[in-house]
Amino acid sequence: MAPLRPAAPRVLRITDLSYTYHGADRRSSEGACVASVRHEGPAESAGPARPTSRDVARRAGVSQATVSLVLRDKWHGRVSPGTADAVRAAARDLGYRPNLAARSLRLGRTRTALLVVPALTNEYFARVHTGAARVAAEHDFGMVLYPSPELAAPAPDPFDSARAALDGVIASSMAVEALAALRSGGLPLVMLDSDPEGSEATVNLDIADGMRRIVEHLVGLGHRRIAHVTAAVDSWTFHARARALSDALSGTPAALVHTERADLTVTGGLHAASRALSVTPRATALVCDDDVLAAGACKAVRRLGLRVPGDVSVTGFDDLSLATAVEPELTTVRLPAEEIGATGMRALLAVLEGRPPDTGVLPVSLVRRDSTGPPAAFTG
Amino acid sequence: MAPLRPAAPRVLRITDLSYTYHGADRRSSEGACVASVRHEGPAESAGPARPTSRDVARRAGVSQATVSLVLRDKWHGRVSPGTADAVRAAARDLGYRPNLAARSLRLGRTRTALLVVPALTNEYFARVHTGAARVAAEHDFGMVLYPSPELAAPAPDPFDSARAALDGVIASSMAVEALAALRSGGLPLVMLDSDPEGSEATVNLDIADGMRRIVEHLVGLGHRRIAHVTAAVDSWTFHARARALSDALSGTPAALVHTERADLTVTGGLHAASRALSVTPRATALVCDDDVLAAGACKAVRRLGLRVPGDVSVTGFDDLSLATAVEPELTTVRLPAEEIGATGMRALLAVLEGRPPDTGVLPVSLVRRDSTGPPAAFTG
DNA sequence: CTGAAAGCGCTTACAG
DNA sequence: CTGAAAGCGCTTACAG
Repeated sequence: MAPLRPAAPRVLRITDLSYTYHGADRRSSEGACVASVRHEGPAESAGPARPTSRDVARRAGVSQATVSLVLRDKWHGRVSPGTADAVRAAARDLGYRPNLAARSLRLGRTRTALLVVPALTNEYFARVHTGAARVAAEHDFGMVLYPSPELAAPAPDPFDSARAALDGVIASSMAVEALAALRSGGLPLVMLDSDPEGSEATVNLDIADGMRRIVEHLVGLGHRRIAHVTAAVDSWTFHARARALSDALSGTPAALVHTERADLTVTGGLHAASRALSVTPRATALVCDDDVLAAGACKAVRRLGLRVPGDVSVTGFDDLSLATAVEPELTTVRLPAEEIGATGMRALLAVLEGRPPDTGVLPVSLVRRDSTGPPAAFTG
Repeated sequence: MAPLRPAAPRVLRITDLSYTYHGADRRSSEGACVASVRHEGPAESAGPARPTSRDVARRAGVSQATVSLVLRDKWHGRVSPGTADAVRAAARDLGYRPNLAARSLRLGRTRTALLVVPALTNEYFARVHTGAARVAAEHDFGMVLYPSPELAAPAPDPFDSARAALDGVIASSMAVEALAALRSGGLPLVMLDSDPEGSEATVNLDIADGMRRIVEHLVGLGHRRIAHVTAAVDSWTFHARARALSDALSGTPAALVHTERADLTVTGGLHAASRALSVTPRATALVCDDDVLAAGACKAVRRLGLRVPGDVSVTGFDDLSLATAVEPELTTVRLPAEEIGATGMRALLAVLEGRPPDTGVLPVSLVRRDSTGPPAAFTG
């Protein structure tokens, strides 16, 4: 690890640190010391303790219950408008924020959902998060993210790690072995892009249709020998891609001539594609499980002195921004990532309200770009 | 929005839904109904209520306080080993998990930190998260992520959105206007890659040194006319990059001949680089604020019928996986993303414990690849 | 229209 | 070695 160049340490203001301390031995300080200081004068605003609804009540001259009623907007017909205004003014003056731990404890729910994704390094999951968080916000829900460090790692425990109190969980594209840990949480669970047999509520992408469209496209261009670069990741979505590809090829004049597993990185794609292209007779098209693998595959083609798509066509999956960052731009399957996140959050809300979740399969589309073309020998 | 193809809705098991209900009117059900059922027999295991420490105590035949002592591992010398074993067995049998909201309320802290990042779409932040979460886990801290939806959006309120109770906040590369919202939370705050004047505790990257190395490299290759493709993002790190570039160029034979602002996307980089290259006399090297911009810049060069690096050299910043996904692979500055995350979390832990945080500046390094070379006309 | 009280589930001094 | 009790800050029936 590189050495740290020290900079002059900064002194923290006591107000910044105070939050830390007031919990440690709150019992003594709160009851005996701080509370009394607070009553004695200006220490109130400079004091270390975070204001509670009691403080707001005291300042507004009302009971603590009235503060709660007003701030939760349940005061109409129960508290006079003048009193309500006084409470809001006091809360504003003190910078009051309700203690969410206390609220959660009282209510038994938190209006917070956890999104579990295999890794943050993929733009796809960032988009899933965006869609889910948008719907969550529309329903006054918070959204917390747990990146399960490694798909291959021993089953993680998101309920220990993301310590937030949670109402429910959305998990996307998890490894098979991670599912048990998720289920053990006992929370309502919605799975995205996962085995529909394995879970109560699932929102999926039409992976099979995506592969079918790729095959149609390649076969239509004249390709007859196709190799598959699969992601060496043990999750349903990649198993589904492999199955869908071989299903889609049956009944066409084209054949799957080789399959090669790859680490889900550019380098992984490069190595796997190199191996796949060393098989003779050589495939004229490489179907890759992911845009990242496709980017690596394109590099492999060039390192062999061949061209994309002149000698070898390459297809991706996902339509990440990477697909248009490389040249040639990738022909790929666009996954509606934001939409699956949004639909997943809606399904979770339904489960939480006791309604049947609107699970289903979201359509995908083929994006034709420049990494595919007719095979060199093809005269059709 | 594309239509949803409906799938057969699945019926959820009651045990999955139960968690939802037990909070809504827990008072009546818990006190009157469920608790009594629980005592009457097998309803205990099938019952909807999540077990509490009281349930564990009842099963183990001890007081509720003893359960807490044992499970928090504070029982040595206070509880007999046999009793401790009985408590652990009972907890296991019931699948007991402590209610974190209650624990947080009681302790006044949560051992949870919030990481605020401008966007999830960037691999850099994923790596920062990885580093921070690793250190957090080593100290039995949880880590929760809040992607501030848009750098340019009205100041977000992470404390409303990430509803978890939090002990502190780490914020990376935030827009200037987002800082006020962060500070208003009143929580201990560590800033990463941010203005050291603007915050109490800051961990930074040696951005200036990175730019200096790029300039040395380019000037050494013979470049004399350099253009800068800046990210149109109002955050300290990009202001720092601009300042560092012009500082580094002064005193060299090279000049900054043009600056062009770009949206932080491949397309943004492409457009900005096109504009920059239309200025005459043309720059022989494009210094880009980010690898994503550099990828776009390379495309722009080729669209003008020029080659990288033969006619125009291009440099990036960050060393994302994108840097080696494109061809030619990018010469760029590698930022120790995981390390800044880890150092930031260590600084936050220090603040929380009242120690002076180990803030500082982390070194960066230049990675020479294939997107830079001597300028065409150079005969040095 | 307003207040006093109960209780969510936990942790920890304190008393035995 | 073990238990009874207080209290974290909040929400919501309930009584006036």
